Amino acid sequence: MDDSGKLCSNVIHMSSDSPTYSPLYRQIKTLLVQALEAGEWRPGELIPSEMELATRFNVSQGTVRKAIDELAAGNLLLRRQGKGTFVASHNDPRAFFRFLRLVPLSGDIEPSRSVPLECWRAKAGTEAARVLDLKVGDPIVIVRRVLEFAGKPVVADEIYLPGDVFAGLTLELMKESQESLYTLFEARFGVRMIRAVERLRAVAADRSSTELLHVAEGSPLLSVERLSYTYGDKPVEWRRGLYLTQDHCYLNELG
Amino acid sequence: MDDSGKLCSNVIHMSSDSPTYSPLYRQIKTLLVQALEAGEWRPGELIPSEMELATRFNVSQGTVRKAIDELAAGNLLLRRQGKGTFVASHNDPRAFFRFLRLVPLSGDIEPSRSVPLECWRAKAGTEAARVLDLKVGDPIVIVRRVLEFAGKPVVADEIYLPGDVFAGLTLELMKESQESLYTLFEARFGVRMIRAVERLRAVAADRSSTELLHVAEGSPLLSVERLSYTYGDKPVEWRRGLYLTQDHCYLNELG
DNA sequence: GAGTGGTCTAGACCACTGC
DNA sequence: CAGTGGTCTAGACCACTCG
Repeated sequence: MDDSGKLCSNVIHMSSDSPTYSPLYRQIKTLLVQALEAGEWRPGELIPSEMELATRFNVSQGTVRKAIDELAAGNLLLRRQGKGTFVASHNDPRAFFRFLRLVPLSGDIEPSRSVPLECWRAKAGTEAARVLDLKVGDPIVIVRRVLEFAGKPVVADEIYLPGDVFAGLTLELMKESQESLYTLFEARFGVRMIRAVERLRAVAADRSSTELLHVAEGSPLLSVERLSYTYGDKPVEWRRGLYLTQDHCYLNELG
Repeated sequence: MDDSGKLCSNVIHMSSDSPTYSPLYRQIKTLLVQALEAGEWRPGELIPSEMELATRFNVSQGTVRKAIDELAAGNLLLRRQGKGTFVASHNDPRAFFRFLRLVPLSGDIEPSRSVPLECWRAKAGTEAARVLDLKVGDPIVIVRRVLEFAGKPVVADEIYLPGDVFAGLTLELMKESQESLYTLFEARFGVRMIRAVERLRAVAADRSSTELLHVAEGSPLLSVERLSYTYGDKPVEWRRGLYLTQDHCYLNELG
């Protein structure tokens, strides 16, 4: 029992009838999430082995294992046999299509390209404040960009971000980086998107989208409103995308 | 080692270097799925306890537990502490919204009602045969129905089913049953939908949908094409729905 | 109280990776 | 070869449900 630095093991072996009972492995899970949140290990990095964590938290390896199992199931961690357990990253190709469900109607994978158009600062209105859990008037960043597939514009996005977290975000930064937006966010701002909720509707194309997507006014477009969360279920991105579903569709697996 | 009736334990404790190596708990999992497929336990029923299955398969309780864990994660089984493990059923309210992602834009849960319109038999064309894994000319059943929320039509569905499996399906049967279609399917035809893949697009309303959904021709509608699978990844339902997203939206969680 | 699933442990061995 | 995660076991005890 050393508690040598870092997060010490405030783990409790409780027995029954406590109103706040939580199994050991869940406490370990919480401690691990806190460590991730605190940046003890960055995305892509290797975390300590199960045995090391077991001694650190003063539990058996099996208990650590169960905690890691759940985190891996939630895509927070990534296990690789023989190598170790890593912090999940949007850089990983396996994680890329988790948040972009658009696929060509017929045919194979197409190269995609993000084209940033604008990036400016503003103050949060009532709606932005509500969904991003800010106060009205708090600084926000607004980004507009287009996503191209095979050279053709398919998605027009408008993205709202909390200004304090993304203080240094500029149009140039997005233009320079060839990676996905989420990769940029996690590499430059330490913000990793964990999960998101999307609301889909069919809408008619308005003026601005007709120009960006080269379609007639009134054409049906798929409106995708997304709220993304980072560690601790904190909302950190609100975006609205208009998807042209002439040659693509939104693919969804119901499990 | 008794092998008393039913599926006997052809489980192999393999050691390394076999080209077809599969861990014990996966073999157990396969055996359990086969038992489900064979109808040894029907939806909603209690399956034997972990200890019973362990002796039956000649493995430890922990190994059975891991197999059941995965089946429960895949929504094939449902664990209930203190009671036992049950075969998942679409009758369970917890499973109801797994396949219907439509929610009111603002406001609370609305009562929904399925209104069957037509039900007729036909021969599979090339497309129906392809997606349902049938031969061209095989019998199929086609159903048209409308889904109402709060008394207003919101979804117009066209459903294609393999004719041999759903031989006794009639319009009257659907009108009589107050349950969901999938509940009817599993109760009357022993077909349980396990998972599905949906393809979403925005389209313009055509003549027939304008009548059913009371919208102007050309209005944007959400087209949802769904292919549903039962045990063994066998496709057993193809449906195309047109969703009116004036007051509702399709909700999707990205994990 | 008996029976179920849920947690936790300790130890053995296997499969994979990289030095 | 050593170190990692992955599997399997056996046993103890806890939490929940029901008769």
